[in-house]
Amino acid sequence: MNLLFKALHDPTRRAILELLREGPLTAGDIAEQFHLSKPTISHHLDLLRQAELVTSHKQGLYITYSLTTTVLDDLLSWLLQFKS
Amino acid sequence: MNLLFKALHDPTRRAILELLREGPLTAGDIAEQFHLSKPTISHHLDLLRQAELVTSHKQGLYITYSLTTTVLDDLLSWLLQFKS
DNA sequence: CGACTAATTAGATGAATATCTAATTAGCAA
DNA sequence: TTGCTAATTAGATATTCATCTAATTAGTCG
Repeated sequence: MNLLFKALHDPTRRAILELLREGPLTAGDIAEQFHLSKPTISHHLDLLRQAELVTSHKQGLYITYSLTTTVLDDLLSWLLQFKS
Repeated sequence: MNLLFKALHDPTRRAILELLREGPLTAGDIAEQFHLSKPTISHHLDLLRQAELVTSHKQGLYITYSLTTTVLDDLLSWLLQFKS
């Protein structure tokens, strides 16, 4: 849960998740959408991966990132505990 | 949304929210539950208030903190956008 | 092999953050 | 008013974090 909240704390990382909602993208494609260097985006992707919010798949030169929403269920039930 | 995610990032603040789920508590009562100084807890309560996750009510010497769950609805709908 | 590309890792830096002690504010009551 | 208590504010510090440039890894193709 800690890694999850940590990952969601950063606005750039949340924006990456929203981007990936449309479908998988390569690291480069993601980096293009932001005014940040590729290493910075790489670092954000690493934290998202640690939180299990994305998975990565290497194919040749490219690494494709996809959304994983299963962890969000944990957050969802944590939240719902307050709404009752 | 940024203040909300920021507030939820810290484990102590999440623990405070879970405590308040049982009902309102004074700042001192909250501080007693943690191995942290009162000023530190005061600071955490301040951030929770900024995020509108709690409200405070002064009565004499004591300040009572209560949970506010309305902001969590925003988070809930942000989350649900990923589960569909 | 050698050149080129996608992406990450390494290392550095400035800003944000959690924490503490000391000082201050505010309320109550003798 | 004076003393006591609850809580916050002020100021300092160590750590975490987002970001950058430079260097490295790994894959493709002539």
